[in-house]
Amino acid sequence: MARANIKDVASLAGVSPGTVSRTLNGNSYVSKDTRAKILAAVKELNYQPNAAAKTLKAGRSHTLALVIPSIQNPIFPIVTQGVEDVANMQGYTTILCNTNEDTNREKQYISNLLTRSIDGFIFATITEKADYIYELREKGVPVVLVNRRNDDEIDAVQIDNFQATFDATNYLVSTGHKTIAFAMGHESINVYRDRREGYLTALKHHGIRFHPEWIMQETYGPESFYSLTKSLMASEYRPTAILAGSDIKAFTIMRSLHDSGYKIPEDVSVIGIDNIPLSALMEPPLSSVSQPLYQMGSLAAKKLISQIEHKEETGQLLPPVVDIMTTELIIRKSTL
Amino acid sequence: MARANIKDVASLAGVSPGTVSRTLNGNSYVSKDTRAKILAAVKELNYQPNAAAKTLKAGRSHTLALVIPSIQNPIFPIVTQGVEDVANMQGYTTILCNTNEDTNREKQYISNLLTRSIDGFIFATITEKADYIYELREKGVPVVLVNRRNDDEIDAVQIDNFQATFDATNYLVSTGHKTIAFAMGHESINVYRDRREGYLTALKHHGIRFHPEWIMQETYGPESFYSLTKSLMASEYRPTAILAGSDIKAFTIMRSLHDSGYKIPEDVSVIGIDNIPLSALMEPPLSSVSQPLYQMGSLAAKKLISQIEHKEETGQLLPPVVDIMTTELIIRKSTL
DNA sequence: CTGAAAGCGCTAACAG
DNA sequence: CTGTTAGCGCTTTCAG
Repeated sequence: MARANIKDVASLAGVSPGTVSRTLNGNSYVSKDTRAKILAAVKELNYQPNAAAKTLKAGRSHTLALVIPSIQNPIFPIVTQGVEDVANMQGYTTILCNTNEDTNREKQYISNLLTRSIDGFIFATITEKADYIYELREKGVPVVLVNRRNDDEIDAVQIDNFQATFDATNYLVSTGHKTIAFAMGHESINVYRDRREGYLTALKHHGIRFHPEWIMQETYGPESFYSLTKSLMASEYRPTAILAGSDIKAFTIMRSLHDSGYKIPEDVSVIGIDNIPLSALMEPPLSSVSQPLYQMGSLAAKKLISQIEHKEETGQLLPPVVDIMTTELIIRKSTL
Repeated sequence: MARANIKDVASLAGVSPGTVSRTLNGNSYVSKDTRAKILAAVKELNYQPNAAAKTLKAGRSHTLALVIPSIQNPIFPIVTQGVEDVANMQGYTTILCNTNEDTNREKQYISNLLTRSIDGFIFATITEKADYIYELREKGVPVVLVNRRNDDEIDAVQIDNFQATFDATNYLVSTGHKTIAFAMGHESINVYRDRREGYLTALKHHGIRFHPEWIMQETYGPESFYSLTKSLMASEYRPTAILAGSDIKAFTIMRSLHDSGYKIPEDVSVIGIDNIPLSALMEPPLSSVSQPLYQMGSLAAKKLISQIEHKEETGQLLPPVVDIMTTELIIRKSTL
């Protein structure tokens, strides 16, 4: 038996399709009687409006896109959950898009999604120089960025990445460390550049002479830190503490340290950034700068939906605002 | 500037919309000349067909739904990636649905998605007695199950959960263990019941007298194993090995063991199931029964798309087939 | 307060 | 080989 449509409801209730539409969407008055008849018919036929027809008519789909580099990076499921929870609550469906940091894939997604009358985008990816994102906003498409550099021309929610590593480095220094390495992600990602800057500045601040060898530069992925750590520890620049650009990097670094026979934190302290739940399960439990990932996701979704609905009403986007969320240094057992 | 539609293309190319549709969908012959003109116009206007209109007309959306309990459980991002990769490759978009094991939420998703002319569903959730899923299939909606009990009436891809724990337990016995505990997930989830059965059967097989105290029963989530482990280890039933129903459970168990001062594997061996990438980073690296999660996702997507396209052509679904993927026992350092 | 009719963008059937 | 037309299901004027 095929799905009932608005005509079926109308004829069962003995009214016209227009009236059914009006009662269901409630922007206009309908008499108590007909209203009741229609509701009964809706119930009887288990009628649910066809989304494609609505979308076609309205030019919007009550769907939003969340674009992330990889769902396999454990920070994104948390952000995703935040986005989804508020989206669902507000009657929106979320489409998840993995780009693997590939700009072309990202562009493809955008154009495909536009085709689907998507209502707006949240970009949690980190590539830069994405003119096409600015163009999107200029074309009037609601867009929110999560932890992505922007020049205040687009809504965004971020943490202060500089401050995060600045704090962590200060802590390390305050506990007596004078040789501190940093595990750096891809140079092309501004989040990591900011984090490096915070680290460097804190060092300078304390008059610690920086050695370029202290920076471990990721090459093919987080696993690259396994051998990077081994080499660094075997070199004359062996540090007494390592600040990792993310928790995942810290995990690999700890693995490498263990395998080389170093004790954490006695021989070397390790500290991460993100504070994903797994960090507390590591041995030793990882100290980390916490990022409110779930809240970042939910705030991003709220902002996006506000934009969407404001645009719906006024045809205009609201002026962009950038929200900076606070981080917190969580000290566990991996630091001395 | 609004998005170009098929009429714009038609008038720019000096032909009718029907002809444009035909060239673009290629089910009918079009002369070289007009074809070229149309393609040029498409390019010039950067025309992309409106998905909602197509969906409305065709009754299908080239979209599939992946229903999972929680994206925060690290096994699902991997399955998801598998699904997405093949879906994208074949021109389908994936909608991710988190149910938190909540049957009502699952039903809501289904009815909402049906409204959107979804082409098919992959259920990677584990609740049972889901008559509504069988009904879906009976109504002719393509459905594939991942690691979910079914009576061969629905396509599925699974591992042999019994065999997984049977093998792991045998291994433990073969290395000299005689007291082996099992960390059990929710009773309501057949995957865990099967795993428990494998464990129990292996024990019996070796003539080991089972103590009910050996079963640690999860209550409020994986974290419940923290205190469960503490109590068990403090009791007279302290085991020399613990088989965890999943890697995540194993992580919490290891944490608890460390905190109580036990050495792994010297004092107690631990073994997980899933073999997620993080397992290799644990200290000590976790031995685990590997599950081909990515492949399970990609196979599920392939099966679903076959069903969708077969239905498209013939109006019928293919007879269901259940695929059992193989597992492998990966021995690392958490077992002795 | 309600019905009729037009149209969102596309495809498929029917002519020609 | 190509144009015309109808209609997918819904909303929204416009009448009344």
